[in-house]
Amino acid sequence: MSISERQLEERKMRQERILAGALTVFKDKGLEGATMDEIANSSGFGKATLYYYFKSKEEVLSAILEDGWQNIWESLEPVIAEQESPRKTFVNVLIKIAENAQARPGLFEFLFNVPKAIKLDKQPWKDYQHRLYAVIQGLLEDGVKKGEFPKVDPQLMFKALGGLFMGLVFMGDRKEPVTNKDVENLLNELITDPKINN
Amino acid sequence: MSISERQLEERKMRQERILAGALTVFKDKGLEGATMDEIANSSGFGKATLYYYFKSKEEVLSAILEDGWQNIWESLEPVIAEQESPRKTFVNVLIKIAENAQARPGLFEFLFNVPKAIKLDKQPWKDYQHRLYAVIQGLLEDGVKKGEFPKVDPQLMFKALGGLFMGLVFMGDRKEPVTNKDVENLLNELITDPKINN
DNA sequence: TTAAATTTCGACCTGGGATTCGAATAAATT
DNA sequence: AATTTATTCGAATCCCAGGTCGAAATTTAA
Repeated sequence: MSISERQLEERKMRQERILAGALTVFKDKGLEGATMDEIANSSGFGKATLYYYFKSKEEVLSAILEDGWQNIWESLEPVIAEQESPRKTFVNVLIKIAENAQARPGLFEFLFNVPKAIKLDKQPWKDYQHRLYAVIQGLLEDGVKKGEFPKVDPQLMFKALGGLFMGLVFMGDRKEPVTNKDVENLLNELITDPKINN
Repeated sequence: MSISERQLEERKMRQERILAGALTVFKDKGLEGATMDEIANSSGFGKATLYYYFKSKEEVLSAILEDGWQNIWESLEPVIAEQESPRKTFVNVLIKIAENAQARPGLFEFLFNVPKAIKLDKQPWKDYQHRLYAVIQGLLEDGVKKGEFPKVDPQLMFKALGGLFMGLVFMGDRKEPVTNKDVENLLNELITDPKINN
């Protein structure tokens, strides 16, 4: 007989513990500043044990990223599924992301920014990233078509709003996270809805 | 007699050559992925020579950043100096930055993003950065006061527009850089000017 | 032309951190 | 209880990339 269900679960929990510890160290010391010893300490295992669960330091990093993106995506799917107007859905997506960001502070900044700084061999999470971007892109296009957004090249709009949102969630030193209301207000005040603003 | 003027200039040129090579490698391989050997090759010197001109790898990085920020700042000063309306000045500042970004592709993304990823001992360029942010912050505050921007918490606005601009210039895979007209249009269409819009 | 100063660089050196080893402990299976 | 399997970890290895050395080449100064 092979490993039991419970064993598998426990294994996964240990892996998650390691990833949590690793994230802390990565955020604190930077990707290369972080040593496996520190990660070991911070997650409560011996260094060699890390290698029982992960093949390498890089694989630890990869696991954090893939895990994180998968979570984002899964939390987003229902929001995307419900059939609202593009603009409404767009706002909801942003709000949902903001929620995620609040729930696990620091993780999302990490997810969005880190990959740029480093070359990994395999980057399966990029798939989620692309999927997310494609959805947003699509919402913007539809929204512009339906006159819910100003008539701007959606490609440009995407870059602008993408940046805007990133700034909203990640920039500056504000301690308190951006609230859902913030996102909603800002978007409604800033990017006027042509329909409403006749 | 000590070193001649010409010698000093040549020295500086060599330093710049090294910095240019280093930037290439940094962008390509990441901060830690980049080795001094590669930088040496890419700039056409022997490794040891790098250490004749710079004390350490970190100092090379620092030099790139300080140099870059100083250039941005100096190109910005005249724009800031001329007394236009806050909104106008704001747009001009963005456009000027976009110009810079086009002139030396990749450098500016580097300047804005890299520092987050790493801890340096001395970061004199942060002074320029803060100054720039302070100016923008001020423009937004004045602009909101004068009714040239929607009435939104300037702090929030700052984050949003800061992000927006970053997104505009850096996000996505678009090959062609954002043009000045892009910036102007987008801003005018997106962030409605309350004065005009009624 | 000679001496001094500047610049260049290949060949080490070295420290630190990733990875591996092998043995010990704990848990599951018979 | 004995045996097999899963888990843990300290210590040892190994490798790489930053940094140094000292000698050579080149340029400037006399």
